[in-house]
Amino acid sequence: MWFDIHPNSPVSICEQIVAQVIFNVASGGLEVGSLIPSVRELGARLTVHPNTVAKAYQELERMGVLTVRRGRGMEVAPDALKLCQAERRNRIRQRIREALHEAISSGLPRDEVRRLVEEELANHGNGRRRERHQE
Amino acid sequence: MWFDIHPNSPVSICEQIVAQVIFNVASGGLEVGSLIPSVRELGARLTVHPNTVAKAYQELERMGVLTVRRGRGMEVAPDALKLCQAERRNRIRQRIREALHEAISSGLPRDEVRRLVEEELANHGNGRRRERHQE
Amino acid sequence: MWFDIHPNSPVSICEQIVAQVIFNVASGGLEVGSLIPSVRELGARLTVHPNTVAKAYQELERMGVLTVRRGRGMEVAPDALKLCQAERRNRIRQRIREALHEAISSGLPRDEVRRLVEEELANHGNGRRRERHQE
Amino acid sequence: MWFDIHPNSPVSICEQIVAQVIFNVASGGLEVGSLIPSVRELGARLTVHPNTVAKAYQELERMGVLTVRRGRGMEVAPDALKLCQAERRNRIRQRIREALHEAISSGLPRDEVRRLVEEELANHGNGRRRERHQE
DNA sequence: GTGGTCTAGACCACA
DNA sequence: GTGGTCTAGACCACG
Repeated sequence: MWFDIHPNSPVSICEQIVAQVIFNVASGGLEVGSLIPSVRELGARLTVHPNTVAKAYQELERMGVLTVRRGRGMEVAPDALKLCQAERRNRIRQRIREALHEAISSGLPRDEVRRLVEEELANHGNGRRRERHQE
Repeated sequence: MWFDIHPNSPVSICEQIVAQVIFNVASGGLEVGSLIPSVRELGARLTVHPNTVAKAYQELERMGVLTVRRGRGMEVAPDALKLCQAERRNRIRQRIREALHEAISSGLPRDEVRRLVEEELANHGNGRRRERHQE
Repeated sequence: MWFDIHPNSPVSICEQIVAQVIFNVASGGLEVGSLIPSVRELGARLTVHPNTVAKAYQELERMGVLTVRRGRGMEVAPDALKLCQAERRNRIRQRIREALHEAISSGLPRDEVRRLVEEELANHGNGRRRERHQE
Repeated sequence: MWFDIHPNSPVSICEQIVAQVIFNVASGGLEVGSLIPSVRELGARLTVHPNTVAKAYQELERMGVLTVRRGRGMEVAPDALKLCQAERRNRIRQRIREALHEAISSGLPRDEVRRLVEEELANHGNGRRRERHQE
């Protein structure tokens, strides 16, 4: 399980936690049925307020990704893998769609947009960053 | 000059106005030296409070995109074209970079990411009309 | 008669005109009894809205610096010289007082303040700028 | 931490707050890393609307003087001390420069200007308590 | 008419 | 509790 939190990002810490849990489940870093860290533990690890973690967990429970195991904590729900893979795909697609839409509607020439995309795609391909999970 | 405001977007109305003025200047829809709509007029057109427009205009003035013509209004600054084209490029690149970074670091296989990009790039090129960001 | 207007100064154009007329009278650049330029003429010369000039003239009339000569325009009032010399002195003193007060109350060490004052006084002394009027 | 707000000054309340925070940081009255009063608290203390304080804080954040601690408040940024000392110096110098420039270009004899400066400098040094800017 | 500022009060997300 | 944003409406100086 792996987290990368940016406290000053425009996207809230809560949302970042939600997304990263989904991504971790989708990529197998968090297995179905496994207990996830407690609110306090994760809060301490990320130096984030426990309430914020709790809120993220609630959201994930609402989505069906997590389920409460009374007295033990929360675990990844039985059908979370499928769910998270779909959700991950949707989120990524949505983000890409928005970025490209903004790019095109900004008036930037279409081939310029494609060039930027290729550049960034190349940057992310050549070891600029090593990911921890592979599907 | 063309505006497309999404009141329920996570990005604030004020920031949307800022971005769209920049894009309009960059693409020539707003010419250097021309007066831009008054805060009241644009507010009415976008059904947004004039104060919100004023805040956006002030940010644009700080950036050097607009200059005040006391008692007359605000106009596009002399060197705004260059400025806005650079700014537009940076913003678009940043958005694309973030989307791709998130995509890759989510664990989604690299070729899957590329496939999504190609799909969306194609959609935005041919026929398919504008997407709503989110509403 | 000599004017130096800064359109983007925080102090309004109107106030700048008022001050500069006072300074011109005080230093003899504008003689008692002489007609001053018309609102339209000065407005054109300074590329300033005639209304702005008119407002400044009204203020000066209220102060007793200018008097209306019906059908001919406005002229420098009989006792304007004394008035303007006193007013100039007060304004300058006030400005200096405010600047020094701000400097001291900002917590900047007193000798540091004096050093800054000496520096600027020296700069203004050594031909950095040639003034047009001498009393 | 010490504030002195003049509601009827020509310089806006917001700008006064900005300047005084800078001065407080520069003189050590506000320490790096410490939380500053919340917008509501400072607003109440200065009998100013919280929005006005918030606007000042945002400007300070843009300058790099303050940083947001999400959900907790705002604190003095790590490198704010250096920043504010430089900024204070620049502001004071600028004010002094402007006052002296106006004095000289008003046609007031140079030694008269110096006399006024010496007078005020003496006043601010010995005994005489704080002047009201203008009210 | 223009922008600039302020007050007032509301709602939101975050901790 | 914190700041961020928005609406609403007021007043001001300027042109």
